[in-house]
Amino acid sequence: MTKQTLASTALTPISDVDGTPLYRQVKRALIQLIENGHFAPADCLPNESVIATSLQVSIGTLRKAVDELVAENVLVRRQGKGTFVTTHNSDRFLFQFFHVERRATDLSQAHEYPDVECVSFEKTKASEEEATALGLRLGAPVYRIANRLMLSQRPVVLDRLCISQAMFHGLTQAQFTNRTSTIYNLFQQEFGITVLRANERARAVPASLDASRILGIAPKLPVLEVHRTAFTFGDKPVEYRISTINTQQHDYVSLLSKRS
Amino acid sequence: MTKQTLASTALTPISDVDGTPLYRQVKRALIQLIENGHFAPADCLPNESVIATSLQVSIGTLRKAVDELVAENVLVRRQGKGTFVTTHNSDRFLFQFFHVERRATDLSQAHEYPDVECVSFEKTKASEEEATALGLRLGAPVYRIANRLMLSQRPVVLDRLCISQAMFHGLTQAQFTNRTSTIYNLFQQEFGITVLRANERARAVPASLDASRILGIAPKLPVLEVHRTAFTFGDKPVEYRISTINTQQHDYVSLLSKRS
DNA sequence: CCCAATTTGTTCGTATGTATA
DNA sequence: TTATACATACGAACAAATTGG
Repeated sequence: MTKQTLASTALTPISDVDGTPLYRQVKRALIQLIENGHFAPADCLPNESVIATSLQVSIGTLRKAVDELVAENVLVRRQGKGTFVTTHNSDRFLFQFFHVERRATDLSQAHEYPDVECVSFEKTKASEEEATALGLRLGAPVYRIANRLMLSQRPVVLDRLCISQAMFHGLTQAQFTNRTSTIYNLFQQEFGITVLRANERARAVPASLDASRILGIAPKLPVLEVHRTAFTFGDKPVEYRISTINTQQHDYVSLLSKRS
Repeated sequence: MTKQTLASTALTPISDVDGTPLYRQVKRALIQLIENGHFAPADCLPNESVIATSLQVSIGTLRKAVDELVAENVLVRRQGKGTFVTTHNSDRFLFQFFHVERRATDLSQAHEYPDVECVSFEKTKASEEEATALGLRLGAPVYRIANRLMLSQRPVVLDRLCISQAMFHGLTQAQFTNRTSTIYNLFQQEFGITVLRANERARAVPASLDASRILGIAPKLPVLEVHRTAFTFGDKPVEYRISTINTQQHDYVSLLSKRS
């Protein structure tokens, strides 16, 4: 098992300055360690008592900090094993954000995996809309990538995503085409960028000529358009994505569920 | 302030039987007390040490149970005041589920309040779709109610909702028309039914003749259709609602945010 | 198969801080 | 100011899951 030795970490005592609760300062410290690469995705953290004594806080305070990080999908706890930095190669994350599901009256095929096909890949300059979403200046260098997602051998979603060239320096179409896992896993594995949350806005629009051709549907057919901005630590925008979805046989499902 | 006296409650010691954690048994006990009406919405619970000693658990265990209930929107804590059963008349809840927002490039009018207008109100029998969603038998007696929501004086959303007559016995159109707060607040105030979570599925469709007339748009214009099932305690379905949204100037926003 | 070591999960209790009325 | 209630912080002991011998 991958264990983090205390020597290799930078677990120094918290310098309690301001009036913020101690457990939040601990949380910040842990986030810093992940951002700085002291802990990488999939790493196992030192055990709780080690971290607590290193940071010179009680174990209860440490646990409260870790509780919040678990709730925010930054860490994962496994009893008997340890506490790990979240990776995005799990099933869960593929469906965490938007989530296209077949309107299945028949079989309970809950999670169908899409086959992805890269339609286009270009280096270009950020449009007004893209620059605003990503917090870049107009015309900043970006990648603009289009993917087609197939469900049950039929095209259902067209993803057009935009990411900063500065943040994803050296990205190639081959990396995109040959990747074995999700896009966000690629971001994490190859660029150390962890997507933690996203904002989404959806609307119904008539399919553009372009989209209708790629999705194999009639032009002007009503399709769902989802605009997503994905964020990493510190609410820094990472990706702006427009998904065009053929909802004739599929639904866009939001996960407000929170089942008790 | 409304304070709950210990005498009026049914806080008896937890009977620890199975192997489930104590704090979850405490949570169940608290939910039971709310479901049974021992604590009503907006009530202030006895203070933590009173509950803890009554249930014969430590204060830490009680707090862990309450933590989860707060996370699930069942309780609200207010430092210095007390712990309260959630009410659904707050701003928050009006926008908790789906959430139509203006595509505002200009003003930051975050939350616009809709003016609601009851379009139709009828007692009828559940369709196949409605019966399935609500867990009723086909043809069970239901209310079918249509509302039109105006934003900035213009019709934007058509809500068609279906609820069981058995669950909402004696509901009148007047109650619906004259209510001062949200529909879920009405459910809670008049029928003691608290909506805790909802599932939603969205798709793009051409506007029906009916919908286009009510929303004042061209027939077959792409509109967003959101199918929602709302649940109360014990995952019991309460309401099935189809919202038809004119997304020419508004977006459907989902709240996966969880900002740190 | 069982045992022992390790790690998180649960439960307990106490003391002090902070917000509210 | 005072009393009350929740919020934070501490620490100890045991339970449960996991792993490796």
